[in-house]
Amino acid sequence: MAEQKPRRSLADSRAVHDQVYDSIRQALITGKIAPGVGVSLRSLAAELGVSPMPVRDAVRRLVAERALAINPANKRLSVPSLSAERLEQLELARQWIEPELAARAAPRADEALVRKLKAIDQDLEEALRVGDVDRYMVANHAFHFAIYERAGAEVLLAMAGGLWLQIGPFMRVVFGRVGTGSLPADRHAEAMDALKTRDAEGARRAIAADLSEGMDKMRAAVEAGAGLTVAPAGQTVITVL
Amino acid sequence: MAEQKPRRSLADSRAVHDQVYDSIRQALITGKIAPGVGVSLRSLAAELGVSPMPVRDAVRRLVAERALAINPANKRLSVPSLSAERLEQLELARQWIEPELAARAAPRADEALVRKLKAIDQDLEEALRVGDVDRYMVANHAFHFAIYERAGAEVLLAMAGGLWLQIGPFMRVVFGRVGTGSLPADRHAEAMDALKTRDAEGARRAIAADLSEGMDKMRAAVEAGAGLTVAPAGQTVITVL
DNA sequence: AGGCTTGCATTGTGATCGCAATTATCGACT
DNA sequence: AGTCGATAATTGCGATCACAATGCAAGCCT
Repeated sequence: MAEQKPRRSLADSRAVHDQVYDSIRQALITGKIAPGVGVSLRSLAAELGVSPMPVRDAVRRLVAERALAINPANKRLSVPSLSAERLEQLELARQWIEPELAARAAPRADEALVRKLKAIDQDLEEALRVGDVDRYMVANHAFHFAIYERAGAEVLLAMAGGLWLQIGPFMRVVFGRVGTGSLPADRHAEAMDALKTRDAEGARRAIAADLSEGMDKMRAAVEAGAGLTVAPAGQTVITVL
Repeated sequence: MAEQKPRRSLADSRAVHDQVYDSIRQALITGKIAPGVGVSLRSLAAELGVSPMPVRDAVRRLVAERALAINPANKRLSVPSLSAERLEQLELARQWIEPELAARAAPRADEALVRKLKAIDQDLEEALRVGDVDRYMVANHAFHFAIYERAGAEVLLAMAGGLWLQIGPFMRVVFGRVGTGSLPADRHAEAMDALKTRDAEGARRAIAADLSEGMDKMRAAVEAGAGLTVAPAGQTVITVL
């Protein structure tokens, strides 16, 4: 404790609640917060070293994006569990929106984007070799959204972001169990080739295939009974803000 | 003023921020808040007779759902304007998700649902005759979502709700200009027929056609230059909470 | 000794206060 | 009289306090 309180003088960078939001969001996407575990505003606030207020704001956003769920009786919030129905709908939505974004990004791709993707993909492969699931999750997210952002479709991009936010925790759990050996990375090469040649339909197919492979694994895991409240002694471990 | 403050004793019905959310949401869907006009937390709070705090919470949700926008420089919030790009993406998303929901609802339709739809549709026709745009907006929303809720697809339903929230203000503006004479209601009969016979593809087509007609009007209006900041002396006029 | 109740700690929610920044309004100066 | 600058008001953000409700656990009673 005994954190210095510099009165947060200048309205410098970004609002605190935004930083808190990003922290929790990143923790969810990379699966640092396990599904099913309950979190409290004050505990999160204490962990991040801020007052409960900006945490409240961030949590409101995340609840609105369905990345966090709030028990209507308890009012206590937790990471929602992923039922088979939810997974089916999320897969359907992803299969529609993400290939569409890739197809829209293809004509707008350039050398810099491909280089950036190449770098991310190499980091991803490295993570796979080492077996670093966290790093794989981050890199995979970065790869997909580096493409999607290029589509210049703000509304669709936001929808895709919301979908990732909802399945993120489970991707982590599933991939953490399956092991990093069988994770899909091969389709990324196809996607990069398609982008390089500005082949919209090729990019669409590559992303669709990439999604299918990943979601197949998740569906298998959920059907195997991983749907409910995994992660026993889940320490929250939010990244430091 | 001099509002009584009964200390909000019992944790009775729902939280205040939820009621505030519904008020603003309803105002947006029915177009009571015009796009482009700036609103402030404290003014909204004063109008609703609550403290700025629950309004903040409600606004956070709405911003997360992109029903409200917040100027990154000013930090001042307003109803986002609808650009041609935004409209195109919203239309695409609606055209994908809403027929899908209708198709899923069809096999689960029953007599009670059809009766309910019939009642809503009669109210809608009545509103058309009288020329009550507000009432038409409410009835139209009720009609569509009475169907969509039947699909039992929570994730997709939430996405559809978010989309309506984003175009709501503009539907109101556009339909308010076009007049209620040429509003699409005929497709509703097709939809009800399809639901009555549990014809999934028929329901899908009917909703798709209904959307097309409505969106055509909006696109025409936006291209005609209604995209930016309509409603001059827009009084906010939130429904009473 | 077991089931139930009472007490305390924790939680979410709302209100109020303080602060920095932006906006609006009005006065002064050329 | 028109434009610029300074003061006052408003705004969003964050912190702290207050309160009702819930969760948890120890203690009591039979």
